[in-house]
Amino acid sequence: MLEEEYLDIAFLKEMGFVRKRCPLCGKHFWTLDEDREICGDPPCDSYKFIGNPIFKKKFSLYEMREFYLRFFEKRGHERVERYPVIARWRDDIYLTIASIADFQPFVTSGVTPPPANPLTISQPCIRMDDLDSVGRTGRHLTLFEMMAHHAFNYPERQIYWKSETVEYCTELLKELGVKVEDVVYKEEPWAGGGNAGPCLEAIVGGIELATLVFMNLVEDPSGEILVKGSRYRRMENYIVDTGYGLERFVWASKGTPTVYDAIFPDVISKIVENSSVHRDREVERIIAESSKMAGVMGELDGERLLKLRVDLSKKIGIDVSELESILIPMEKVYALADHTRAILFMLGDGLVPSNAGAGYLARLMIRRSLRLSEEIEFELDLFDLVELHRMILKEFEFEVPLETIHEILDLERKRYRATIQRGMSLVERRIVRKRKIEKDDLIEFYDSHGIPPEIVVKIARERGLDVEIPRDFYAELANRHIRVERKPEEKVLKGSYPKTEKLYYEDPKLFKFKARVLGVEGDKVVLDRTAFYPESGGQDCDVGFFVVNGSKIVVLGVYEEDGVVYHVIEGKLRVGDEVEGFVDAERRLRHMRHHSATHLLLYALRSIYGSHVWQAGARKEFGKARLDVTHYKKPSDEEVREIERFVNSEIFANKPIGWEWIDRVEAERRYGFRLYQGGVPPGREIRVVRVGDDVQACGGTHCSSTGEIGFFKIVRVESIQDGVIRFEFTAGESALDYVQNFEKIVRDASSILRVEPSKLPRTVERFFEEWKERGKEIERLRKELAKVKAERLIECAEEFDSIKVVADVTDAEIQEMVKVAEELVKKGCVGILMNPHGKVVTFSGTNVDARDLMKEVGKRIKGSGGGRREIARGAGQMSLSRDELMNIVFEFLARYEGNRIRSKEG
RNA sequence: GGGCCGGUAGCUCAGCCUGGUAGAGCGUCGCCUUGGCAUGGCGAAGGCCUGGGGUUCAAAUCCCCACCGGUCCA
Repeated sequence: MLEEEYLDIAFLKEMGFVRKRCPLCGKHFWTLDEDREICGDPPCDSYKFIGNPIFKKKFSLYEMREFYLRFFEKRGHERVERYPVIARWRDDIYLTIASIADFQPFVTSGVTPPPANPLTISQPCIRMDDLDSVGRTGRHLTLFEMMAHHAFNYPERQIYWKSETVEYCTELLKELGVKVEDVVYKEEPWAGGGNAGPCLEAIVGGIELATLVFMNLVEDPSGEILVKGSRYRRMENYIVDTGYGLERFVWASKGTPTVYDAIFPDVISKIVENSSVHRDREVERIIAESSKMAGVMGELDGERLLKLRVDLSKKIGIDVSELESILIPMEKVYALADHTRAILFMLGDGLVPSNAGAGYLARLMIRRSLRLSEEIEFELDLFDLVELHRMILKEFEFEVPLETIHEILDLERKRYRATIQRGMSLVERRIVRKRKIEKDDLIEFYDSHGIPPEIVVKIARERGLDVEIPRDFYAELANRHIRVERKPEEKVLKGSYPKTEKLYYEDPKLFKFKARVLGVEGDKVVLDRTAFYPESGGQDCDVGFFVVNGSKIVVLGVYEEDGVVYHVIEGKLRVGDEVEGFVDAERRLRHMRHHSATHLLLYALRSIYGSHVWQAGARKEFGKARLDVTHYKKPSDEEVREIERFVNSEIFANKPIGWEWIDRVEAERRYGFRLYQGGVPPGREIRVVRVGDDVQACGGTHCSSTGEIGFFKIVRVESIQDGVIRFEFTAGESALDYVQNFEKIVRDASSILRVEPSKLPRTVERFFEEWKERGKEIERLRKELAKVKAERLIECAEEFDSIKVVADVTDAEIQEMVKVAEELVKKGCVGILMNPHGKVVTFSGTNVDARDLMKEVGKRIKGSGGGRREIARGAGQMSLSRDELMNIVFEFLARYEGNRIRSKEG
């Protein structure tokens, strides 16, 4: 279906490119070289450029990037600044994985115009998918820059399409000194992120330098075009989505053994110099060979890695284990250099490490790096490398300063150490108890306790246990994390309606309005316009009532779906009815105060702590509100007071609150992505709310000045997960309610104790101590009492075959009876104690089992019980007299005739 | 967002599977040994067994819920 898409590319025809079919992989490709038979793309061909650069000069990262961007600027493209590596404008991915990710979903779907058209950008991207290949293949990086030029074409306005794109690419390569005959364009359908389209890969010297995607399809289960197993249909707009790997370009220009040597040689040297890794010319030669061989392989999973090692050892003529002892340390050096660069971007762009969510990705990178450092005995801190990367990439701007990154890395190192420490003692205990470590143990240690299997094996070997890491360890692990499909949300409204006019946007203090009923679905009503605020942005919905023809209809809740607001009502309305709406003003005003206060709180936190603080969730209710933010440590009590002072001083300053609709491109240019604390709204224009000095894209209702918030009080601060702090707070009358309620609690408590509130803590502490003391005293007395009781009971004991038999009915707790029984056991007695509630204790200081005696009692009182040989407890539904109990014991003992009953009394 | 593990003395943990008396080591305190110290010996204090509900005659122990912590995966 996509096949013919490649046939109408004018540029290829004009230049005389011929379409051939690779006999090895069966794929089609275009070339000017008439003798060429194979496509040139690994695995069909191998790297030609190592030791033999394919460009006419060497480029640094900076030079190459500038060369590229200028090339496209000269050809009518506008340069666009890079986006953060954390994709905060998207809810489907955490990290920016491609330049086109910057423009999904709203630009690619046509809802929002692009920031420029056509544009060029060099976008740092992070891909964690093939983390295991990083360092090993010589070409994989977790962070790389995708240089790109994009053109967004619409039915009414075409910028350019396939032919121009291929022409640009060819020209660029030509300017870099590549002969056109050496360029191969391979056909390879592309799909990703809900879109698809034909694609040409530009291959030179055996390496894929660029991917030219012509995105013109969108995923649709009922579509007719099948790409890589999913169904697609044509889009109205069509997009040129290219990707040129900056690091690969630099590598190709230098021809070094690996891409790492090309892009951060200083970092590699620094690691090698401060670690136990050995590097010389011979090592470099082997790495170059490994890199070439890895070039023809895809990702290096277990099997393929083994094959690579075996093949390489044959070629070089040393055995595999020796080869590995040379290669593996250098691979770790490369990986560490790569990871610390990714860490710089992650933390620099404001990601806070966490045990859940996006932050986990940062922690994962940091922990891997710490582990690598240990393995190669790297003597410096990760931060030293991050700092070095920062110097190399000086042209970049980061939101978060190096000092904060330093602090975060220190904290993370401490946490990691603690985990490993905890883990090691756990492993040691397991070894002591089980004397072996199995696959399940290894998986549990890693999955539940974060201890890598390598460390477990090391400890086990030190203890003389031989443990192997099973080959399928990570596969097994993956099996235990079976993914759950997210089910699509169901639509509530069946009919289709025009978007509701939202009166609260323009006047948040409009509480009375007239409107017409457009639709009624059960208890849900759609109007043409409304002042009722639907539940959104974490703000609870309004309530109130409608008046229609003089009768009142209660509005219980208000919600929104695709721009259509619907009201849940108690009563009946008909389409066409004219209604008058009345919003519960007190409730709304509370929401508004809480909402404006939320903005101020976030502003305070970003001012005090820095730009790594991002909103991670928010909720505004009638009585309280809460804001979750990313931050790496829990604020101290003093810090919380400082935050309260900050917010309240913003309130006392009575700064204006206002909003305007701004073109989104303009808004982003002016304020940056910090606008999108609460998520990214769709549309060409966005509503920008200014609360004092804070600016955010927000659709909520606000006060008209900060003074209206009145008073702000933090109620609770907790860490809901590592790296995310939750602030619960109140504002305005809710804050007053809170303070008054608090005061009442203190007053009530102190009046019970009859002390002043200020004496409360000391008094409570004293009471608690005394209470515990009394408990102990009672315990002592009970013991004493039990002894006395036991003695008294022995005095009136009866004898069976010289064994003392005791029975008693007494109003005592079961614990007390047990204590007495303990004493009687010591004296070699047998018997039963019972209280009027049917609780029973049987005991035996002989070789007779008290539990058997309990069974006899149980039969008589419809009860049951059990315990130890000496003492059993139980209960039944009736109470017996002392004589009856005595009879039970005698009858019971009588059945033992033949077996001698011996007293155990010493 | 989901899975898994854990919460018992000041600290590190055992006990939980298989319900019936709450334990060890370290630390603290006291006494003994010593010229003094390190140490060694004897002894003591120290527990809402995270909270709530359920099952049971009986729950640290079994079940459910909540809270807190850890960890892996997205």
